[in-house]
Amino acid sequence: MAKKTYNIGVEATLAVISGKWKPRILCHLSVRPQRTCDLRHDLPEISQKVLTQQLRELAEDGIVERQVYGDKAPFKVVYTLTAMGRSLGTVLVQMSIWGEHHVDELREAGLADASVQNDHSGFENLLQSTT
Amino acid sequence: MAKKTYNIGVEATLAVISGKWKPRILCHLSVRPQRTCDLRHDLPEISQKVLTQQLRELAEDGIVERQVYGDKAPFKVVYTLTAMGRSLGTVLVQMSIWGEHHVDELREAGLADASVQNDHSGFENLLQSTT
DNA sequence: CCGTATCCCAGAAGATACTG
DNA sequence: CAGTATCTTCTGGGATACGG
Repeated sequence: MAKKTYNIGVEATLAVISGKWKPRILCHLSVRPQRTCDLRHDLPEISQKVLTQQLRELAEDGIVERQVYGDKAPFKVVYTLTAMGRSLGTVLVQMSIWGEHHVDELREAGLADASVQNDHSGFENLLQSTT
Repeated sequence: MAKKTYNIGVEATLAVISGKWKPRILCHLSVRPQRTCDLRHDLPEISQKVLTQQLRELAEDGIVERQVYGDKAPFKVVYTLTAMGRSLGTVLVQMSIWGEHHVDELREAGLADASVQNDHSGFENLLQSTT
């Protein structure tokens, strides 16, 4: 029962998606549900602890659902985007587009040396189901 | 010349707009250019230091422009959204809408006790000029 | 009026080791 | 396979005081 107060809507959205690994986690989940080990494979540099943390937070915010299969030792845990999570599609696509554009502008203007690596704006998968 | 690498576009956007006060600063600037003291008046709880910090970062990212009037002691400093800053309109409006909706959902579901206070989704001012 | 310089703290995130 | 428990590190932001 988090007692959070946000001044404007943007802050609430930021609270949900900002986290060092959350955008990339959401990107992978937007393709299909993923097991913990799948996510670790996609994000080799994340530690177990932080991965679990970020997923827990997303679950608390109602963005992902956690399902456990198996009753003993080797478990199988699958994370799936909820309807609320999928509804982030529009936002994430807009943010992807703007981000890529902005990075280009900065570089062209010589103001920075930033770049966007393997940008699969794969969030577009989410746009179908929203209607 | 920040040497930044982002994995996906969303991360670049987040880097620009996430900051404790940035969404609210952008909201005020979306109405009209503002002096430093105007912003301090609108955001009474921010300290001088942090206000300057956030504005500097926005300026480095090409989101706002800083203009100084006066050559001695009592200066007048005005911050204005650049074209790049105004181009955030779509993103910010989408984030506002989603954020307000999400907070409502959480409360209705009894999952949290969050709220959005004085939400002027005032970012809509930015949507005209984008074309 | 506007900004900088210090010092300080809380929270986010990393490393590592251990359990069911 | 997944997750928890510690301990450490680092960064964003706050408080305060000073300077052009």
